[in-house]
Amino acid sequence: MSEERLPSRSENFSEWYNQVVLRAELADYAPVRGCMVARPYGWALWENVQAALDRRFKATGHVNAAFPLFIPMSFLEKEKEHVEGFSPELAVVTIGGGEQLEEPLIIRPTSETIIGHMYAKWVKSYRDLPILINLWNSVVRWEMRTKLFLRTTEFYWQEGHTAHATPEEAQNETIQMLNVYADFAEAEAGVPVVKGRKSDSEKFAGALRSYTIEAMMGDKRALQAGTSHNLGDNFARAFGIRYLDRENTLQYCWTTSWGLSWRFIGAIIMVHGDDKGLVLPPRLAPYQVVIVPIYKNDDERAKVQEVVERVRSGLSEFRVHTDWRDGLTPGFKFNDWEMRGVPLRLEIGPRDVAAGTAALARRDVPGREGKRTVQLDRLPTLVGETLKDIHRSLFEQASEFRRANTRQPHDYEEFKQLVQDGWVDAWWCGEAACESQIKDETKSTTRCIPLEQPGGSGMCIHCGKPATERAIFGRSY
RNA sequence: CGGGGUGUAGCGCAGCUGGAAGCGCACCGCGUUUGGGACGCGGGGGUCGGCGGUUCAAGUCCGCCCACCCCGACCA
Repeated sequence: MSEERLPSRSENFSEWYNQVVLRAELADYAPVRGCMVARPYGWALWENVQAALDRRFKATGHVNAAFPLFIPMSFLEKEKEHVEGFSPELAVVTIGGGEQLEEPLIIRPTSETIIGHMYAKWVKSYRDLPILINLWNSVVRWEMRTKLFLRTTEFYWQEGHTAHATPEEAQNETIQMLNVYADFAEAEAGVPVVKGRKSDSEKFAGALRSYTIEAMMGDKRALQAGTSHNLGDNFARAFGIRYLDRENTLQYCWTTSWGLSWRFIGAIIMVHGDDKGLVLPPRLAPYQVVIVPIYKNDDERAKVQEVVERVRSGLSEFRVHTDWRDGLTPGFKFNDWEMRGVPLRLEIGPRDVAAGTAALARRDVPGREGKRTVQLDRLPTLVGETLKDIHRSLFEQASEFRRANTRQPHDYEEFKQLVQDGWVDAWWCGEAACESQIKDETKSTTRCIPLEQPGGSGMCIHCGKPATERAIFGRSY
């Protein structure tokens, strides 16, 4: 609960973020380095993220399964780039049941290797393909610097793992799931994203190609909000995932993996939140409507309660919560629910009981400005319409913010300046050395090479070499 | 891992030159309140991060260790 004002987003964005997470009771620091507890309100939000994604996974033919938390160390070592990428951040178990283990077990930082082992066992024939499995689990990566939701030592996510007969199928799957993520982000969370390909230095350890959805946060930094990887035949060769094709020839499979973590909750907070706290997108909000009853005595309370119950039953298709907490003033509750980002608030007191009305306040228009008096019988349709309108408005605001802060510099001098405070969209040669120089000089990196390209060609913004693609550059989380 | 900072009640902090552990908020009880962050009275709550040292006496001085936070190099 909040007793003081939040730091404003403009004065200290990072501290504003931490305070919103804590005060909205989404999460709290755990007594383990870099780890956090997802509190019920935060977990409810994650469950809604899960449900929205899971629906889409099922609709595209995927099924869920569970794989072990532990992975033999030797598995990781089978794919060269993979082990190089992950070994600095592994948690390793060396003792079990009081005995030194013969082979250390790592706690999964991701499951490609153990998936590879099992798929090799399961796939014999082209008839076994494709395999389309998704895992809802948590993984551990020993990060240097952590931040609630955005980068925690253990994090919850989903990881999809598929195996296909042809490289074309694998590529189609990779793009299909990127599209699923983008659709989820925009249609459910109201978070506009750019779909793009990662540069070689930013791609997943062991992948042929990585794709990402990138979102702009309220401080104009970029957040990788979901990734989809075409793993080529790298893991199939490392683990021997092979099948007999129709001509009875042994072939390697082509695999993909794709993941989205609770980091996405961080994106929701940083894209929509304001100086009063969290602003949740209606389709994912744990509570879409909160009712604050107002009364001075038992008699009033009884009358108000009767109306509240009637209103509730009329709103049964929405997620509604009534705040009956005793000993708190309505004013306190208004601020409290604004902190927690509930899209719509209904205030029902004696005056409303007499007049057959309620006060309806929308969160995306904070304070008294977003409040109006409405007739009770209009509520069911009005609530539905207003929630839709809030979603549309949040998405539009975020899109406009991103548009206004994505610039196209004419030369590298301008680039260096612009990239400090927003995204830059520029021709880029695609070479790693060039990218790394830009990073050293500006602290910004290529976020992605957008799938949507204008066509034509130009000169690399940094080195001046011929370039056929434009890239998004920015500072990132 | 480098730089900086902080560890005293659940949270935020004060505690001077070493001499009986405090304040605000939160929490509990009672009463008055309640349409934008209420108030009064009463109450509970502490291995002062840990270990060692100096001293008649350590929250305070010294040493070592640990944890966490912030800023940089890796990442979803």
